Amino acid sequence: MSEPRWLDDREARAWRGYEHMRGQLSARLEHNLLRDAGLSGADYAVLVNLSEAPGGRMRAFELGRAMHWEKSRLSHQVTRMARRGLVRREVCPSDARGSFVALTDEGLAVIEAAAPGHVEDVRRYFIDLLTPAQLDVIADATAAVLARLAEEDTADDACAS
Amino acid sequence: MSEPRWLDDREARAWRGYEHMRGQLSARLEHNLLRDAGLSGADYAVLVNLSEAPGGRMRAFELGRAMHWEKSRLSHQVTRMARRGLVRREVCPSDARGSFVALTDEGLAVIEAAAPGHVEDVRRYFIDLLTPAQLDVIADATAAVLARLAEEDTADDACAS
DNA sequence: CAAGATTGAGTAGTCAATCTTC
DNA sequence: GAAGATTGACTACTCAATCTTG
Repeated sequence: MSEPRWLDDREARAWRGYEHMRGQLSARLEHNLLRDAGLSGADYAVLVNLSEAPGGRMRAFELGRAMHWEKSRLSHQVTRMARRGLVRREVCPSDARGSFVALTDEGLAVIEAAAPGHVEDVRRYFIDLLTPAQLDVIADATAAVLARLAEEDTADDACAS
Repeated sequence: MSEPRWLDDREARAWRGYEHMRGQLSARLEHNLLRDAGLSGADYAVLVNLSEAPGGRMRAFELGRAMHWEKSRLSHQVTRMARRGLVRREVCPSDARGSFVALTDEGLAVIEAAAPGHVEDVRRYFIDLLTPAQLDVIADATAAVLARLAEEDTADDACAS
């Protein structure tokens, strides 16, 4: 066993800053979203995905894959949102195991009302504070991290088979 | 009401990348932490803060402030961790309203066992994928966002008074 | 048996109400 | 009344078990 390499000053500044921001920023955005539109961040993500899909409907597993959610999380979430009238479950004609999740008229109205305010918040607390160069670095960095995470997922799948 | 400015390509790439990474990365780190050390991310944060404090003990409100947690969240968390023997509540002699949270011997052993593996994960999925220049940009960017969030907190306080 | 999906149990976080002490 | 802290109710996420269809 080799000694673990602890983080040096530069690394710690980036990591602690990121961890700190992550908690604070999402708390603020979710709080505002709930206060202004009655939606959780999870509600918002589902509605955005559905509203961008053709016909306002997606296969449940596609929706889950798009958000990288566990299937049980999606199922619970859809149950709660259906109870509130934001989405509707529909049967899948081509595969009887599957199901569709569809945006209702009310769900569409809610996301259209919520989106402008949320985007303003994203600008206010993130985008407008950063230069174009910083935005590009962040995009590249997140892509690198996501690529590593994706690699390991496929590696795990390979081991399991 | 002016038209909301939606995000352009560069902005959307950074924001969606960040949001995507946020969910994936914390899920992976928390999953590994729980699997390898039996700790949630919240457990880990509490233990790290206590272990860095003189005497392994902090006033509850200081601990909450350090992590930017709501006081009720900290209280619930300490209750759960005390039940598991990781921390101990202690009375505060100088202010009878307050309380201390102290690391137990077991809590110290657990965090010392967990930290090396967690740091390795942080390197594996984040630090080692980024250049020093990228780390500096991220540190600056997170600092700018946190500064804006802090501004608004103090502004809210001013309004309330 | 694998894929798509649901359910229930257990754990975590938020909000509002409350309690005690300053 | 405000500060420090706790509690209970409610909502949300995870994991394991289950069910049905391919």
